[in-house]
Amino acid sequence: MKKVTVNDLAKISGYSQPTVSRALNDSNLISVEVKQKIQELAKKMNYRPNIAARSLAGQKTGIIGFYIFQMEHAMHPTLSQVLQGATRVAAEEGYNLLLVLTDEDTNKGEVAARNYLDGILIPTQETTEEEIKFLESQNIPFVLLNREPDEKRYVVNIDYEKVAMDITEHLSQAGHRRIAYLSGPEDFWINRALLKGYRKASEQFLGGLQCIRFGDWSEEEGYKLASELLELPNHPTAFFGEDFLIAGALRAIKERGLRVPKDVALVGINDVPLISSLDPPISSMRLPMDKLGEEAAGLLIKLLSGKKAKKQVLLPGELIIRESSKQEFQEEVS
Amino acid sequence: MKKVTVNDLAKISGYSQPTVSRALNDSNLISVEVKQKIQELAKKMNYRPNIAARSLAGQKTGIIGFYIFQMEHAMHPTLSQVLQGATRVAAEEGYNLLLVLTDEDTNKGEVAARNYLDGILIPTQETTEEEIKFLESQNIPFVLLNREPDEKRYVVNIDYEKVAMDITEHLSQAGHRRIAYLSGPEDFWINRALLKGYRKASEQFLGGLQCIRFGDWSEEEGYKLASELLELPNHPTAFFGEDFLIAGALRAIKERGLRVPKDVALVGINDVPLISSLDPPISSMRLPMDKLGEEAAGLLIKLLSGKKAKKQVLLPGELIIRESSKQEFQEEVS
DNA sequence: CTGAAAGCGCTTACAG
DNA sequence: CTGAAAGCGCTTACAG
Repeated sequence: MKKVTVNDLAKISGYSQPTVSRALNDSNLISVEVKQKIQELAKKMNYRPNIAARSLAGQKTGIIGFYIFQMEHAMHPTLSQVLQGATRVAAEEGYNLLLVLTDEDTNKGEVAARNYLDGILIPTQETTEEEIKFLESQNIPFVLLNREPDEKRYVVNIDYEKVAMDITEHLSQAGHRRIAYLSGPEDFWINRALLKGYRKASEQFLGGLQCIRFGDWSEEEGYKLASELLELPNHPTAFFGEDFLIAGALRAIKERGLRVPKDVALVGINDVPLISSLDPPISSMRLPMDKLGEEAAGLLIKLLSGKKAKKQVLLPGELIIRESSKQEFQEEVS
Repeated sequence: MKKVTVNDLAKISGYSQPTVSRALNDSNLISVEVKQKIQELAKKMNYRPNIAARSLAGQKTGIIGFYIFQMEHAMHPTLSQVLQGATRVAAEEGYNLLLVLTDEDTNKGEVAARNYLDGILIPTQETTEEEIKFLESQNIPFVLLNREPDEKRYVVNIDYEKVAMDITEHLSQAGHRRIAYLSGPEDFWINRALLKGYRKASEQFLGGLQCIRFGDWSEEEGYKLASELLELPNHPTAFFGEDFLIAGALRAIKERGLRVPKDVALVGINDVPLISSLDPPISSMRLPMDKLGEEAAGLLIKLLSGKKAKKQVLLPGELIIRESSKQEFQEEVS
């Protein structure tokens, strides 16, 4: 089963190679009838363009790069949702996603050129400004995900600031005055945005009181941070942060014989699987990660087609309230 | 910043294009000194091969397809680990992974040809025999993951049969006689393998007693299935199955006022995040999904390089014993 | 061991 | 609107 080429199509249709090429690319430098005829023939003969050739000849490859930072640990469950959403939209538009593993040593721009990507999705927090500048200098279109908003760039974000505000408000309305925020590393925009929202809401609802601890995203870290905080004389009566951290906090709380939500309330972020199966079920902010991927891919593809597009996109989360923060909180006077 | 080409290298070094090409490709049809000289020059000039050109001329793209079945729900957490492992090994060997979204309507072989994949990784249970036959007819190398072993094909599997046997043995040794298995859909090889192991172990340790329920993989389903079983006069005293199913079973058990592990023991499969944070922490079989991806990618790349490789690979799981199955079980006589 | 020649499949100026 | 020509950067027979 020999591969069908443009040349074959040309011979059979009786038109020249350029004409066939134009028909295939839906050019408007060709009459509608001829275009249709050739397209039908291509379909009938099961023609598939050779991406390498097309790319060499100076065109598009139909391949979008998806940067993945090389991590020791497994991909965050969240990333695979982004990937899923992006892949779906890309597939609809005739694009495919190429996974590009990167690490500190890799100049991603080089990688990009080398792999003939039409455009790039950058969901990794670790990509440095320098690398992004490189992509810009190479004129490779890219879209940033969950990164510092920037008027000059395309960036699609979850509205983390509002996420933190909503959670803080929710907890303060339940009667909590001392709400602790367990944060991931501050050098990620996500966490800076959450922090900002938490600060704002604290000003508004708690008179500025704040209690923040930084760590990574592990259950162990959550356990450690919460344990420390619970030792304080006037320890927080509510914690929020990423789900895994909060799962750790739950363990610390139970270990001390405190009850959730009666003594301490808990709210997670991400609504990962099983967070609702903990005892008690943990309230959590559900984030539209698949939507994030869809929006980003859609935006990038718009750019690739030369269309105008909104530069900044902001997606809202949705607070799922469960046992861990349901109850009206009443400070016990001891 | 003009790209350096083989031609540039040829002009500067004074050698011909083919000679440069040979040096770059580490051919042995070239003297060692010349090779070295050219390689140094290439490095100095920061030469990067144009993959498109190389692919056009040499028929290879360096791209491996990774099939993903289009699902409504998010990717199983497990899949992203496979992906992670495969991507890592591929990157090491100079390959990249292209995500190929497939659904019932897509002829995957066509997709493959269309994207000029050097080879394909097939981790989806849904890919039909017909489609695989198509790939074979096209001479596209592929590796199957977690599929029915087949002497004639390359397949890398977790040893699910042993997984189920080990769990059953573990529970029976703890004193359980009525062990229920909550299974996913039987048309997946994974589940047939688990079933087989469960049956074997039941013969061996329980005198053939068996209790099986089929469902999907959701928490709700686990809750439903376990609830039904718990209504039986002599209900099972132990359940095992995929983590989410078991999380649901836990809920059903608690709802009836039964205690884990005193009244009912629980063992999950996959050891997903947070399964150890349930109350009580759930024993689970940890499966080397990243390793699965690594092995599969490594195997495929071997094939692509024309090397011989073992056709069947079997990877063991590791049982992580936690509270939910730790205790010696004693049937209470009521 | 080295080089001249051809070609991979496609697109894009350039004429008409 | 259509076609003849050139070329993208590389590799691979084919000679020597």
